[in-house]
Amino acid sequence: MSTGRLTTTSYVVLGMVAMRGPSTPYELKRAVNHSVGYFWPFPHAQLYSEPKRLLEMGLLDVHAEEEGRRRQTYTISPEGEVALRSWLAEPTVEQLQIRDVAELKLFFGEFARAEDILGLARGQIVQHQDRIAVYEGMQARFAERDDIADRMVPLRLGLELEYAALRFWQQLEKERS
Amino acid sequence: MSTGRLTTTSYVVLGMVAMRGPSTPYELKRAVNHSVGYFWPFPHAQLYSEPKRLLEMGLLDVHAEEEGRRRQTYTISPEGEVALRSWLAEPTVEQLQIRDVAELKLFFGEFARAEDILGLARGQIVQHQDRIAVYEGMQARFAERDDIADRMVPLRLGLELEYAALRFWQQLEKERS
DNA sequence: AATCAGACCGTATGAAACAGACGATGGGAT
DNA sequence: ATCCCATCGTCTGTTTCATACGGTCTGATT
Repeated sequence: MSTGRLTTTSYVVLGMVAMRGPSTPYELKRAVNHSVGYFWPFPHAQLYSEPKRLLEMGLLDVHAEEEGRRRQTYTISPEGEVALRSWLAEPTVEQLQIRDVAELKLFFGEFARAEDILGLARGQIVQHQDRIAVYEGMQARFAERDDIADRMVPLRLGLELEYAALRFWQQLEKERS
Repeated sequence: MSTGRLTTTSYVVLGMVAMRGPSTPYELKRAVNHSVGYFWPFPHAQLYSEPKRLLEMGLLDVHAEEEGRRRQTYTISPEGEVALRSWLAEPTVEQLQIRDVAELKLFFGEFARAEDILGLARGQIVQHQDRIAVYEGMQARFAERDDIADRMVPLRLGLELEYAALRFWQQLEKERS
């Protein structure tokens, strides 16, 4: 029970544990990959440090394995559920945030050669296609699972944004060639 | 002339100074707002510290004002131009990165009430509409300026992504109500 | 002229995020 | 037994981050 601010990453951990039930950091790491990690990326080391913090704040409980690897299994505490729910309920003020060095390079486009821009576009197209494939795979895999339909919603948004980006780069390539 | 890694933010500063010519941190701050800051956000304090680093590396030059506020005017050095150009030319490996707490909350949707989700959607719609208005304003303002057409390219991408996000939230609201 | 409010501009600070190397553990195959 | 490779966890120094704070200027009012 100590002080400390809850960051968005804190809520990711909290939410993940709430959603999955008892989890070890490594399990969280696997669960985060190819899902929530796509629209809230952070280094995996934080899945070991952050639960410790949340534990001190009384938002998570631990159960440590006795044998083998030292392994902490976390569960959400009642206080943790309250914190999570109130965060979910409060209005979101943060804007969608995009970071893309490809766009940056384009911004300084007058310093780049046309062929460099073209190369850029081709690379981006491949990357977006890859990600779309992953997204669509997930979508297809869970298509009939009505019980997790809500969790598929953000995936749909991610997918829409990927499509938009892909179309953009393809269009750009067409214009320039 | 010291060591140190160049981060993406370094290149933003470098690129901005190259593009604008002699600039003070505050001018950079204003220039970054509502433009490059939309797809590479960072705190303004870095516009004071980063140029110092770049100066030590010999990529920028300074000219300090003698009177009034202590104010540093930076220009790009020949070495800086080389660094910038070579960065622009090298292939981009970084993925487009999205961070959106609204999406996050949706992901943990089963813990939220339907009306909260609806409220979320409405809030997001307003925010995206605002940003679209800003983008479109910029676009309109510079529509006839062929000389900076390249710099408008990333703006177009930003706009496309905003449209996609807006459509998504509107669709979601329709489904849920 | 003196005061004052509010914008403008720059700095400081501690906490959090970051990348990624490193170390330790497990469990088969030979 | 041993070796290899995937699995799992920790550690490190640096960078980023948000935000509070302190100065500085302008110009309107008295």
